[in-house]
Amino acid sequence: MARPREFDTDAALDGAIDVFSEHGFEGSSAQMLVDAMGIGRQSLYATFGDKWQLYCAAVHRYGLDECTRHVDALRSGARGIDGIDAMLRRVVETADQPCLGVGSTYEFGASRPDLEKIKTLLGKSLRGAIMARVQDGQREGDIAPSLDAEATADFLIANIASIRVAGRGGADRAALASLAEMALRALR
Amino acid sequence: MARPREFDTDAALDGAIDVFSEHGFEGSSAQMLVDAMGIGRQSLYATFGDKWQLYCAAVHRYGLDECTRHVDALRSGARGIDGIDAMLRRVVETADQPCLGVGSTYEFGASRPDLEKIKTLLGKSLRGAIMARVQDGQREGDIAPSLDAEATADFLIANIASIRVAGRGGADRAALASLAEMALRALR
DNA sequence: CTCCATTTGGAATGATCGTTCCATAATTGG
DNA sequence: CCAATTATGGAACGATCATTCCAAATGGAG
Repeated sequence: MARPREFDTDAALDGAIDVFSEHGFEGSSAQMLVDAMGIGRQSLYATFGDKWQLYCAAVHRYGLDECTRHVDALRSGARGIDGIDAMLRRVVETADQPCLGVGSTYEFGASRPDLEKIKTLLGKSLRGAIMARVQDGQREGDIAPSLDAEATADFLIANIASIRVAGRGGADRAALASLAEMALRALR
Repeated sequence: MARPREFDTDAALDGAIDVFSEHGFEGSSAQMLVDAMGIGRQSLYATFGDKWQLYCAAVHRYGLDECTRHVDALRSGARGIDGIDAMLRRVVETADQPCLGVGSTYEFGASRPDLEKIKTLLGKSLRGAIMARVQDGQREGDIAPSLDAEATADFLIANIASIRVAGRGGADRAALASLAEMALRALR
């Protein structure tokens, strides 16, 4: 076997995630993508197929990473409510970066089966992790026992999206922190 | 004066709003626009200038209309909390239609001065109307007096966006209604 | 050093983009 | 009926799109 240095597929995907997050699928050209990915055009098509498959790969990987970070934050707190608070705080701190999840959801709605498959898969996993912490919080007396854990998890996921939309619109960190605080209020 | 039947500018804008809402700016072609607007290509450029100006006009008019509907709903309830509830209920009922406000925010962030001008203008007006009802609710004992009215208004606006993102992602009406109910919970 | 798998980017392709030109159709006041 | 005005849509333009072809460069294995 002999070949030149193989490019880093993961690093390339990171570049694609940046471009797609900032400009959406339709707003990202192949040239913008190869520039940000640091690979040649030929490698892009050989490795990922076409622009749409690259987009799906980027959404998939972004979703996996983001899900991991949410879950890590959730588990970082001793009490359930602390984990949830940590998760929201991290979202506030990173809300200046556009979210490919929200972006792809709003650009394509529920019209692309490729994306739906990715999102239902990751959505289930994140919702489950949040639900577990909500139930912890209920057991620990920090969250109202009358709340339905699944509905509460969905509310928190929706408020993560809302913080990111607000951040994308230019809201400053104090305003975003206030949104997170108000969302937490609904759990008590 | 002699001319063929002049086309309905407002109806044409409605068509443009539909297309831009569903496909975004980059995803909407001039052909899709003239088809949905029911006018000729030449009329589009003569009346609106170019695609970007048409987009701004669509965002502006959509924002004005949407703001009016929010405020009407806000005023429809006797108590402040009833108005806020009515506003959220209307959002839930219409969340199957994509929102051009959220769409333009997420497609362009805060990078387009044209859009920023429209959004700060309409945002201020809507926030003011919501704040007034929040203060009503506080006076009437339905909303916690400790809450900052402006932060509460921002929270409600953010949750309107979150309901629409969830709706765009395919959530059913019951799930959306649950999001609205949880948002209201944060006010008590 | 040689070979060969692999990456690369310029050039080409055909499609579509936004936009403009222009000839035609339509409508109404005179 | 005529004239004036406006809307229309096909054709054309140059730019850019996604994608493919291909020749040149790369660098480790033998």
